[in-house]
Amino acid sequence: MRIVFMGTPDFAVPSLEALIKNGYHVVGVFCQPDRPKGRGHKLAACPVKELALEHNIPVFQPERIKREEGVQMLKACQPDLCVTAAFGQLLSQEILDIPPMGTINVHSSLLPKHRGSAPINWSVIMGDQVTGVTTMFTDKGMDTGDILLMRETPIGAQENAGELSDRLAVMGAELLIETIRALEAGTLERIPQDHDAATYEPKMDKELGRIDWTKRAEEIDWLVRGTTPWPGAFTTLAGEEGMQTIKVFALKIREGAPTGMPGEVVAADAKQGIVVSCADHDVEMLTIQMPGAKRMNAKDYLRGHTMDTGVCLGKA
RNA sequence: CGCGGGAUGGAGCAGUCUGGCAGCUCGUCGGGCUCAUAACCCGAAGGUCGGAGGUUCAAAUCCUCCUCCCGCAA
Repeated sequence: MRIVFMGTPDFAVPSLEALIKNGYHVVGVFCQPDRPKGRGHKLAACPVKELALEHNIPVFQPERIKREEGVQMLKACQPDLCVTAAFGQLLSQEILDIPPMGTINVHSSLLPKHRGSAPINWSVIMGDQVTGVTTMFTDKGMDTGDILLMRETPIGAQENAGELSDRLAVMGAELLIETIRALEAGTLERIPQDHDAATYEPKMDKELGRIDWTKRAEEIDWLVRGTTPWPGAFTTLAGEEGMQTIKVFALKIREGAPTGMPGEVVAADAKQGIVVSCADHDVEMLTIQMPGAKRMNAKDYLRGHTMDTGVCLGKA
């Protein structure tokens, strides 16, 4: 069976690895074109491309797979089956019609919940207790195809989106292999999605990480964990040298009622850490990052810096 | 060549402009005080100042190159 794999970021890597390790014949890998990335705007290969090159699998990076160029590339691979995992491009019906066995997608949520490109982030941000991975036959819509297999996992109380993504990527890879085996055995059932129960959320955006201190501590914690490590949660601090952005990577909710106004810094010293009030509790910022500095414990930051108490975060 | 900040005992920083004893807040170890303590007092250990070269009587500090980290932007 000739398989073409389509995926781009870290999440897709275990799936491609699993196909290779289980002896499936991956005849081609499609991923997003190299983009100028990072400091210096150097062109960087995505994780999937790097893995494919290690295994001498041909890599295709069409700007738009839907265009003639991409269609020709895929046809030339003569795939029996296509597998996608966080590819980053929508597939057209013309593309979907190429592999005779169809196109299977690994999606990192329990469909039909959290359709869209950032299901892992959103499941944490919305405070879900349980999430999981789903394999499905891809159709023309956005994560609307028939469900094949599904596996659940609880979201840890301290777990952030990055950690959850790593776990789901491995689970997704295992589920993908199960799905293909069932497909080969002819035991696979297609379960249409309940479209009325579907939810869809947009892709991650930097502004989404802005902390609203008038919200409840729990909601703020979800936001912090759901946006870590990217795009990251942040708040702002008005200082003499203008507005500083403080990125927040981990919070601890304190017992009891808030001791200040929402956003107010009620304590900032090396003993207590940086403590901020929100709607229903005080929260301690455990891990922060100031502009130009590296990520560090808030208490460590305060050994070499000072922060005034009484100031209000997030205010212009 | 996108713009910018940074690297100094274990942690976080000051010192660099204007070259001249390695400093601060902590941590660690030892001792003391205390009913007790994450509190307080006394003492100690711990540094190739990111790397290489250069200038100088003298370099963390000035010049050149290199490595690594981070913010913006993507």
